[in-house]
Amino acid sequence: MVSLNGRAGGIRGAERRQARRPQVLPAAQTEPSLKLAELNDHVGYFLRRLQVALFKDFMRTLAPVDVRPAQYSVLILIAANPGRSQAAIGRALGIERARLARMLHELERRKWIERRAAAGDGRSHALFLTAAGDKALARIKALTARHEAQMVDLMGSKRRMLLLELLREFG
Amino acid sequence: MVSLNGRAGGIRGAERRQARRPQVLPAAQTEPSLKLAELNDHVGYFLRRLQVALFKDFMRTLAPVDVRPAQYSVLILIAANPGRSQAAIGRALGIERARLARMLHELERRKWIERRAAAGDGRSHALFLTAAGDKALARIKALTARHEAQMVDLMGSKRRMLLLELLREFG
DNA sequence: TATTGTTATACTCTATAACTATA
DNA sequence: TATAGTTATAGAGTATAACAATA
Repeated sequence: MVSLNGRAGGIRGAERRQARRPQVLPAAQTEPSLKLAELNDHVGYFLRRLQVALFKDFMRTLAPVDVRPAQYSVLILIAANPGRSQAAIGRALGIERARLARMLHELERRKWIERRAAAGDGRSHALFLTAAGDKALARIKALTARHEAQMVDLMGSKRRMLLLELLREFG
Repeated sequence: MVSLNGRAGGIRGAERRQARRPQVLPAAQTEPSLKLAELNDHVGYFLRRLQVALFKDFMRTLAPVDVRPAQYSVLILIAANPGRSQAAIGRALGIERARLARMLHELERRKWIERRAAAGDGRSHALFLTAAGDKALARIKALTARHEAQMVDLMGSKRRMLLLELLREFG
């Protein structure tokens, strides 16, 4: 179960409980609830809050395999586009090449990927998943499926699709 | 003008140009375009891409006053809720108290806020904007209005509202 | 000259722990 | 004991610059 502010029960569950709670406690006890004021009109504010909550759930769910969102996206892209260069992967994901170089070192250390000399261009490395990487990715995908199930739990299947389709237009 | 991948012209502008562009160039020249594969089904992936793009635009637009998103949210909350404690502000925004303490030092150094001993509780500080802080915030708000105008430019007014309303349900 | 990959540095942000002073 | 605020440290992530090898 996922929640935005550490509350259990998801959005709808929390609303239900709040509606049921008698409004007799003094304000100081009920958690005073500050005015968000202008923040209410900023897409970026709510986008950030939700993004942080989702990444936290992702990291919590993927903790058994110790994989973070950026690493996951790199593994998926290498698996789906074998043989591409670091530059290509980095560009596609918006990861800076210096950062990607270090991340690939780490993935290489774990024996999940390998860099081979590229055929045509002596400068670039062709990236591949190893057999171990392929196996690890299967386990990782099982966990990300659980993460997405928790997203459905948090927002409801219909709202999740609506949000996904809306966001995809900008990605 | 804002864009997600450094392209100029916004989403709709880019689409228009792409539709006009003749499809005769070799794939290697056109920017190969990798498969996103499973990433296409993750809300978090697109959420993150958009959030990073929005924050970049925010920082670019607010650069003249050197204010970052988190600082802005703190200033807005202090202005709308004068006299509240650091703990209350931090809880409302999901900012860890250690981090908030340092951020408030910086805002105090710039003479935008002040901490007074709280009335009832000897442990906590009541936060207020100074007159200079109030004046600075007016200028800051003018720049955030420009930022939001750029958001409208990026996504269209209707889509921005739809996204805002959808996200607010989770904030 | 530009690009690919690498290393290094600085800065922001997050997560903790430890500490004080109050409650 | 718990809370409010502070300081310090370690780890990600981001932004740059500089460099060697290659195009």
